[in-house]
Amino acid sequence: MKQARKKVVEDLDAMQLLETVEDREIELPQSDRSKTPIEPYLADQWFVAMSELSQSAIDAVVDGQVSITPKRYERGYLDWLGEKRDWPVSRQLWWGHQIPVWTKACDSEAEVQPLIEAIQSLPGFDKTVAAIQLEPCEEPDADKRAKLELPFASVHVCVQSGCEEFENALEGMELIREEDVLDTWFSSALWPHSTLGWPEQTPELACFYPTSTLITSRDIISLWVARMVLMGLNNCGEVPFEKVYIHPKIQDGFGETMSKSKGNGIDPLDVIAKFGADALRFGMAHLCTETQDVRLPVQFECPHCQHTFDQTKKNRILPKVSCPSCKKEFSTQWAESEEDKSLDKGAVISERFETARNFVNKLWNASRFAMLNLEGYEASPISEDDLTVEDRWMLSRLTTVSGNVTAYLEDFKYADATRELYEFAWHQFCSFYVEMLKDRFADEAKRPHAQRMLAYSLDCLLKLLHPVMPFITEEIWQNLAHICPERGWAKVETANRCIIDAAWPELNPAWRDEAIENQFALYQSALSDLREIRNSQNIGNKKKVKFSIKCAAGIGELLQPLGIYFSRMANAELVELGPEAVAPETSATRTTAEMEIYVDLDGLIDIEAEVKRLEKEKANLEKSISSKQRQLSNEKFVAAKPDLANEIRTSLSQAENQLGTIADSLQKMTAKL
RNA sequence: GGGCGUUUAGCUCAGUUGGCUAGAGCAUCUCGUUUACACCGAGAGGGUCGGGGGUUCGAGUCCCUCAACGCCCA
Repeated sequence: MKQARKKVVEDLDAMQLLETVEDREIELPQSDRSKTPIEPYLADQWFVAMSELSQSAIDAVVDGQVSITPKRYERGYLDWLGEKRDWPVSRQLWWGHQIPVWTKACDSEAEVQPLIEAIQSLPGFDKTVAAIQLEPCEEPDADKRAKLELPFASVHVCVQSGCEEFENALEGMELIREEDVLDTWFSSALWPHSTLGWPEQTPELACFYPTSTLITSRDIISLWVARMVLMGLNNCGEVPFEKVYIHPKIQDGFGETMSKSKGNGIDPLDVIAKFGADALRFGMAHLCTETQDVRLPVQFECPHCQHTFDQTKKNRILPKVSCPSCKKEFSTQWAESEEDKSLDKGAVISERFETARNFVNKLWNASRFAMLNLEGYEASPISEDDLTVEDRWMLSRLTTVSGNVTAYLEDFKYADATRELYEFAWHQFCSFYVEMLKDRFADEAKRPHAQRMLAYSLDCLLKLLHPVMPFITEEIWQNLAHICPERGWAKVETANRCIIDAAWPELNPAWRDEAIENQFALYQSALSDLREIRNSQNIGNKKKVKFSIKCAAGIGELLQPLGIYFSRMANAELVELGPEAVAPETSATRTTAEMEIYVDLDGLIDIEAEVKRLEKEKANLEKSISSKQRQLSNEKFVAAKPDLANEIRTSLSQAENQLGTIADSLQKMTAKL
């Protein structure tokens, strides 16, 4: 081709048609494998007529037989099919389905009809076995045809697969099979039914066709999804799947699509080796939002010292890289020379899977703790009256979370499902419920009840997590079965041997209790204030503190049953609770909408720190108050949204009360400076 | 050129029908190893929500416009 180019220029020059030769930058596509320019080549091609086929696939989506999620991708699908362009299916490759067309050229009109008749009279000929097409030559002038060695016409016979005798007979008549193979997407379009044995009517085809959901990438919606739909309708009379979910595409840290040729890809096996298969799966699900692109910055991991460092556009194409930390060299996927290949290979990983790995580890440890404390477990139902506040809270949370997660998974909202589970498992189940159970385990009388509730809630959590982290949940589940094969609180049931067989949790909506969740939130906010005081006053955890909560009588009653847990969670003793509570002489003060918290700091207090903290809190409250006042002074707002205005009015008066308390404390503190 | 999408904390991302002081993970800083977990616990700091304009009592959210980036199609 290079020589041909020169020759063309020479010929043009010889014919005095060449004006000038100059360098130009052009876009020249190159073959990924051979790294040589891709040259256009004119050749006869087979096309599939698309008018009816396209329409059938359009109708399938418009009628709702096939739904596409997210919905915005429907438009591209419909627009593309709407053009109804015929489909060029010939490919000049060695691999693929060879096009089942046999051809013979006829030099004159007289040869055509006898040939067709001879084919039709072959044994076994039938319209379901073969279709004949006559292709007249485009050149009408016989002399020119002769000069160009073109035939008068060609007779093509397309043969049904499996008719070998007929094929042999055609070849006996000097018909020659087309050497080209079908477009890879033509073959791929057959996948939903051909893998199940089609065209045979197999039991597998009857059972699994059509399937429920196809999950794929947006760049092959027209190439593959549309083709599967129309091919399925044509070959089987039914759509191949009811739902299509288009997932986001992962790009590298520079916003570029990952690809082999760029060298910015990531090998899932490397991720699994470093973080585990569950971390990979959970991490991927966590990335799977409604957007269409997700960035995943990647790092090299030095095989010598395990140091990780960012992959750059420069180093990602090198056959060997030297570690910036230990200075030793390691090989990459590009290593070709024996010398490079003999170096240890550096893995390409992403730190973004660390969160998931840590979470898997957290679940493992929490489960280990649970199993250590389930020794002597005996299954038995628990009366609803015996449930504690924290039990009811956990049941309410489990009900809410399992409902949400179920809905998320059904809507393909994998990121929402994993986020909810992460937050619940880590910051509610582990940080609160399990912590509170520790006190109950220490009390022989409360222990059996606590064990039953723990076994039940862990059971439920594992099932919810199983789709996004299948391996560890299965491992924990089967270990748990040795200790507590029967689980449940309202009703005791024998657990399935494997979690993969276990039924998806369906909790009674009646266990959802907003009042209990609000009650628990009061405890949590008091607790976080206590901890904040500890930190800002620089009081070590080992030092026990006493504190009081001043609040309305009703709030006090709600907090009372949880009061004992301040000791375990913040090493703090609640000495007074209710409207009568008063601030000790030397104390740190925090306020929430519902309560005032006073931590007795006699001999411990850092006045400057407390003043600083109170001033900051005062400023925040003032900002909040003025914003609320601004809203309430807006007559149009109050008229338009009276309910919302009332809410703001309530929170304004709470904020004003808080401000009063803070201002008093600040005055006292400042006096001591 | 047409279409789809993105732009929110140092990084990667959430943010429902417009409404209380815009959230999370990682990173940073402080403190902490009381036996589930340092791949941990407690806390803190950090954001003129890409620029400009508009609608509205009120805009990260709705509309227009400009810019940058990504992908598909031509």
